[in-house]
Amino acid sequence: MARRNDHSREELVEMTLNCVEEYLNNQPYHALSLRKVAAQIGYVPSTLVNVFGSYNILLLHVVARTLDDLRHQAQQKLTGTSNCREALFTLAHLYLEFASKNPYRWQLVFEHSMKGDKLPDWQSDRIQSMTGMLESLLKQLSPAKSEEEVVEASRVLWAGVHGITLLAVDDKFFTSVPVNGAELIDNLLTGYLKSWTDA
Amino acid sequence: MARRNDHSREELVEMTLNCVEEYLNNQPYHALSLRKVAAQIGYVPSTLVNVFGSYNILLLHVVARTLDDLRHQAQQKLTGTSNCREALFTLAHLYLEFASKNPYRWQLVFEHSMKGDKLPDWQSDRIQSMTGMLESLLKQLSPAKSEEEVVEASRVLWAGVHGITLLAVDDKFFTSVPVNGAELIDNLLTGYLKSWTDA
DNA sequence: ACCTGAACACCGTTCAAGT
DNA sequence: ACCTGAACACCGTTCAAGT
Repeated sequence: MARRNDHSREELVEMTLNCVEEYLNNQPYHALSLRKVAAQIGYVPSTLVNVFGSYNILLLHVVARTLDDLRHQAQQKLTGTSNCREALFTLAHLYLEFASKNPYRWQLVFEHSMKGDKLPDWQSDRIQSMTGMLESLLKQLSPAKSEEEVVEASRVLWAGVHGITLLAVDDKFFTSVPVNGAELIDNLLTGYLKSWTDA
Repeated sequence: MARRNDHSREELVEMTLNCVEEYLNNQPYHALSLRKVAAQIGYVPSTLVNVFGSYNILLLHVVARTLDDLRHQAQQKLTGTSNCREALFTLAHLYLEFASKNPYRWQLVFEHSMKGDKLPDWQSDRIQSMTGMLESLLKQLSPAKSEEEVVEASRVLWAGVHGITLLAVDDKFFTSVPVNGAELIDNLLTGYLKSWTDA
């Protein structure tokens, strides 16, 4: 059993989060437990509670890193793109692709719940920065629209892409033939954006 | 402790499902457990395992009843509606309303997972019958479209409405101002259907 | 002061022992 | 034959006892 001086607090955090992320590459988070993580990194459960506050907060940090990862990929993909419409499609497809490649980390993001406790600011800020990206693209696409219209459209699109992603990744369409999520996304964006830019 | 002759198997099933549904009126399903349900109806956990097969299958029956409930409400609302477009709006709003009124039963429907086991036929049939309703309405709205186009559009719309519902009910938009889900649904349907009927 | 082993109050499932 | 009490192998959290 590792002792206090073996690793600094920062090292412990890093080891833990890496361990969970690695685990989530192969197993859903339902199958994970605080005790398993602790055992994996050679510590005792109470150590992790001591470091993170609770198992739930530990998971919230994993969620945060996942969102950082996605945002980072989004920013990389968008640099150099000047066509707004194209950027929206790219973004939506990245969303689906990211979720498909990391299904278990993704499920954690949206099934994790604060169970009544308030979401920490450092987490809501992360989400704001992502929806902001979407709003700014829509605004550029139709500069005449009001702020309110932009916000509403961005929510509709996000929810739509999110819904397609969720149902495709979790296979909740319950269809016999597998669903082509990318095609559905193109269909949604094409259809919705047509009336967005026309009006 | 109740004994075998106190209730028939059918009565046990009924008592159990009613008990869970009542519980889900006030508490999320994460807070529920097989042991609590058993205690509530005056039986021992192993009795319920014996009756249902497992806790997970017990929950699947609750999911089934929730879907039946929703379909029943949908059929009631749609009788007498001859306008397809209106029917689609009605259906979408019912979806949101149902989820808002029964958030915990709703969460159970979409967070419940078979964990690798195949979904029983009696469950996939239930879902087919609901998506079928949507497809038939879209078909009537644009009879010239191919079967494939109808299926695709119905999936896009379902995913969109589902996404809005999920994010609104779970409050996952993470906005300071509360989201008006009904408005977003109108926005989505209006925008998407415009290009669906125009083309 | 800081960390953690052991205890606590749970959980779903199993299956031998009872009727 | 059918049902279930008791046991099993877990779970997250607490906190007194140790360093």
